[in-house]
Parts: sequence; C-alpha cells; structure tokens
Amino acid sequence: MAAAAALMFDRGVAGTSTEDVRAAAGVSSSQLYHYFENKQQLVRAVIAHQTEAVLAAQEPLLSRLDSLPALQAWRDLIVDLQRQRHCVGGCPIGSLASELADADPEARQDLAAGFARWGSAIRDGLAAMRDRGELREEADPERLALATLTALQGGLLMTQTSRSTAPLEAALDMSLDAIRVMAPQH
Amino acid sequence: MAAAAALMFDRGVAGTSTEDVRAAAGVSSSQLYHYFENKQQLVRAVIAHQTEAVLAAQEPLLSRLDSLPALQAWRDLIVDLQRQRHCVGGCPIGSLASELADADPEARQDLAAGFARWGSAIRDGLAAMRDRGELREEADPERLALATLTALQGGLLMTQTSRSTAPLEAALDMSLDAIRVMAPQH
DNA sequence: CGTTTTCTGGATTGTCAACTCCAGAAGTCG
DNA sequence: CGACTTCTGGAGTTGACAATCCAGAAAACG
Repeated sequence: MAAAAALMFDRGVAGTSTEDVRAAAGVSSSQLYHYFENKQQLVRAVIAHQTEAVLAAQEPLLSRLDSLPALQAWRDLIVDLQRQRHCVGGCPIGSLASELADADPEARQDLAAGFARWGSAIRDGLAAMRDRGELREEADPERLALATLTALQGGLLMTQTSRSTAPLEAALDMSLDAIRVMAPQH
Repeated sequence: MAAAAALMFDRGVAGTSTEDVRAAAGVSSSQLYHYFENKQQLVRAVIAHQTEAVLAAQEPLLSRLDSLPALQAWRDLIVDLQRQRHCVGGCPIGSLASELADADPEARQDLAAGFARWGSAIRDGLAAMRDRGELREEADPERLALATLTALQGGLLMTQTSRSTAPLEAALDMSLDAIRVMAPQH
C-alpha cells in the first residue's frame, strides 16, 4: 500500500496500474486482490495512508499552531518542503482530490474528511490564540483556518504548475498577514 | 475539440477515451487522427481551448478589475458560477494542471502560461488602481494578483471536494481584504 | 498430528484503449 | 473535364489493464 501511495503520488491514480503496484511491492496479483477487494478499495486505503502521512509530516508544528512564530515556522516548513522537491508533485491529498472528487463519491468524502481534520488542527491553534487574547474577539478561527488551508492548496497546485514557490509563498504570506491583522495591537 | 474539452472537464483526461470523444463529436476515428497527431496533441488543444473559455467566462469583468466594487462583483460571479454547478467540477485549467503538470512537460508549460495570462489580467487592474491612487505605493500588484489567483485555485479545489462554496468564499474574501487593507484611508 | 482456514504465485481471461489502414468520397485547381 | 490532394468511414491491429482462477504452501487450531 505504501508502494501504491508512492506510485499514485507521482503518476496519478489513473496512471498507476495494479501491475505497477504489484511489481513495486514485490508481490503477486493474488495477494493484491486478497487484501483489497479491487482497485477502488486500494485507492481508498491510499487516501487514508496519505492523509496520515501529510498530517504527520507537519508535526510537531501542526498541533501547536498557536502563535505567530509557530505559524511562520509552519509556513517555512511547507515552502522548504516544496523547494526540496523542486516543486514537483503537489499535495498528496489535493492531487487525489482533484482526480477523484467527481469520479468517486466515496473517495470524495474521505478526502473531504482529511481536509476537515487538517483545517481543524489549524483552527484549534487560532482558537487558542484568541482565548489567550493574542487575537481579537472578532477573529473567526474557523474561517481563517479554512482560508489558510485553501490558500495552501492553491499554492501547492500553482507551485507544481509553475515550478516556482512564488505562488505558495504569496498565498501563505497573505494568510498569515490576515491573521496578524487580527492581533490586538493592530 | 469542444466535445473533448467537455468530456475531459467532467471525467478527466485519463477518464476520456478517444472513442468517447469520437462518439460525442459524431465523427470517425480517422478524422480525429487526421486533425490531431495523437491524444497528447488533442489534450494540448483542449488546454488552449479551456484557457480561452475560462478567461472569456470572466469577461467583461476580468479586464476591468480596477476598483473594489469590480473586484467584489468578480468574486460574486465566480462564487455564483460554482454554486450553479452545485460545486461539481473545479477549474477547467486547474484540474488539467493537477492531472498533467508532472506527466506532460509541454502541457505543464501551456497551463503555466494560461495561469500567467490570468494573473496578468488581475495584476493590471490592481496596477491601475495604484496608479490612480486607490492603492498605496507599497502595494505590490504582482504579488497581490498571484496570491488572489492562487487562493481562487485552492478555493475551487476545496469547493469541489467539500461540495460547499465556503472555502472559495473564505479564500477570495481574504484576498479582497488584503487588497482593501492597501487602500490609502486604511 | 490431521483438518481447516488463510495466504500466495503465476498463468489466464475478457475488455477496452490508442492508434493504423485502406478504399472511396469530396474538394481543388489548371 | 481530369488529375491530384485532402478528407472521411469503418474495420482492424496491438498492447495493456483490471480482475479471476486454481493449485499448492503456510498457519491456525483442536
């Protein structure tokens, strides 16, 4: 399944055959169909796997996004990660979402749930800041988090297409500015 | 080719066979291969077609995004469009970008060029505002436009996945706020 | 230890995809 | 009108892909 996830990440779901997965994992096709009912179920397992992987890759920062420096560090981590990849490959979840959202309703729900978990992590940090008085009362953590995650997704897509981290940086910096503006001293 | 564009928009490039295109267009396969060297060239033609279609769909607003009300109207147009589609199908360019960026270098460049044209249109409006004194000198039209287009792309992807316009609205509103903040009276 | 269940390798099947071919129709041009 | 080029229909070829099948190897269990 890790083999499937890796292949589907850089060739897409449609571009990855069960034969490719079979070969990469060094198993026979009967094994594949013993553990996964069919390709669709394998894809759903890959979605679950990538969701965990993406969230884990942002730890320990992600669960402590409760200060401006932490947010900045998180932003830098993501930009660096894409730079290391030479802007090849977008977001493991986002790519799957784009390919599967309209084609596979169950996959769409899994992906939406993954995004929701991600967004919640960001929101919780912002909510903690607001509770601590580092953000004004009018600040809406839910909406700010949603806008930030959305900007991140767009940034990863545009970065992948243009082979430059500029869109990712512009979008994330705009998000962080939107959060900074909500600080009391502003 | 319009038939190909429509099919690829709602089934993806990989999910659309030349046979599907053939049938939808009501032509024979020899015609398809007479006018297009192979499927890849057909895809590139579809990219060009969709780029024009997307930019045209935003006119006349897009080429006059030089005031806050115009930007707001443009934002509303896009949100309404997605709502009419019941959040099915993302951005015709963005979807192709996600599917093809890493698989087809030539397609990637075409798509990047499409995004660049789109971004330029937004930037030109912002630059006009700055020249007219409606935005402060420190405002960076290029960067604001890039962040806005990026937020839009993320918004369309997240909206397609979650079947709600909330992410699109949150991201675009954040962009417009970032622009409003650059108005002189702020 | 013997029976039953689970697991595995590898060959196989049926389907569908991209692409080719050729014979003839339609259009072009002197 | 007649030679030539471009265009079109539809059958055909080739390869790849998802999925199946079955015989035998391991494990589990009483």
